Amino acid sequence: MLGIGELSRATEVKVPTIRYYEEIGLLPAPARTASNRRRYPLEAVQRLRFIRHARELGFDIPAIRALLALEGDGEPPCHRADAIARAHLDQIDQRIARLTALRDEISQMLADCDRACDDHCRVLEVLADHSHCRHQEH
Amino acid sequence: MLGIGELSRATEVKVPTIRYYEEIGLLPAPARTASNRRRYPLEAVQRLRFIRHARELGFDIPAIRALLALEGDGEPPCHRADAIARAHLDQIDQRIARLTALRDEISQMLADCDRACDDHCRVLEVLADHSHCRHQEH
DNA sequence: CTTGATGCTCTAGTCACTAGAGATTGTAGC
DNA sequence: GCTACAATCTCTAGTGACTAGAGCATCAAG
Repeated sequence: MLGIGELSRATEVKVPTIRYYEEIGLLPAPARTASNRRRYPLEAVQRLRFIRHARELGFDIPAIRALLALEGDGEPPCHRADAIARAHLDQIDQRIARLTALRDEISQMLADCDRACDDHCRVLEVLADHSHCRHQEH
Repeated sequence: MLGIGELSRATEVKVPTIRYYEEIGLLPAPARTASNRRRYPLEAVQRLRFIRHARELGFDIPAIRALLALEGDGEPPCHRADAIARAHLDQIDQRIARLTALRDEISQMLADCDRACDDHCRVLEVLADHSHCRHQEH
């Protein structure tokens, strides 16, 4: 059995975050000692590591809830876990594409600025007028 | 002069967002009509477009505040604007690198899952154990 | 037996909005 | 002038995923 601080060190999840996960029902409320302190079984380490790792991978909490629900429901969970992860992958690809477009635009803006700096500031100008740039849609 | 709705349509910034920008001092409080409605001068369109575009590029509000402060302070603003944009570019590069690493990991996880699905679910396993994966650090 | 670390609950703050209530005002058609 | 109804006003509260802090109780070590 572990105290919340030990669990925190074992999983690298901060103590208030553990309590927060309990509050939103992501982590089951553990037993308490006579003095009202949380005592976690060893399995809590696994579950919390799972949550932490999924969060690091950018899964949001509803998605993690769905993944956790797949464990121990009898059916082979692979297909549904796969679908959740695949949807997440699509989102990440979109975010990378968007960020790459922004990167190019800002980098272009800075290059323009180097050439035009003496005259007038390109950075402010480009930011002021959307039509100066190559990126489309939010 | 424009009403808030017209300003909203001209800039594609939603009405409550315009009021929010006023509240946090990003957009100066405009004159009011006798019946207390906001009347914006035409310059507000420029300023709000600037803000919107910078937000789309991922600048946060303190950064935008800094950029706006550069306008009209007499000094050639290029160098400071350049520094702000350049720092921002670094951040974007880091975000792209992180997302790309996550993408690769999830994609690898899914590929493993395809091969091992009949035995046991790789997706859940990889998520449960950080050591299964290639990505390092948060 | 005291000290300092750890734990508890509770409230409020973060960021950049978004949503909604409930009231008033402006505009168009009749 | 009357009636809809769209636009606007202020105000409060909610979002996601925590984080920070107050103020108290309890535990382990010296």
